[in-house]
Amino acid sequence: MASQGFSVYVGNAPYQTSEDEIGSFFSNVGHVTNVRIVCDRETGRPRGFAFVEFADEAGAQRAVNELNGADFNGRQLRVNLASR
DNA sequence: GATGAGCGG
Repeated sequence: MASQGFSVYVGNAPYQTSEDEIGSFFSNVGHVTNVRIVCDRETGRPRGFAFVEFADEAGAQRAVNELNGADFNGRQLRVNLASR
């Protein structure tokens, strides 16, 4: 089961991080097609996590295997397969 | 001018 797409959940990221920074960081393990930082719709504040979309599933899983727990801007990055 | 949950429209 688990028909998860090529989206990867990125958590524990610094609030001052931009999509370009994340895209460049995840582009090292695969081809990033889109990067989306999740913000609260009601308050407009960043929730502290983002989503990275890959062109291939291999890149997504590679990101989880390589960038999960990696040090990003002084914070340990959390990478996992997205549920959506 | 400020936050820490963790899955977005």
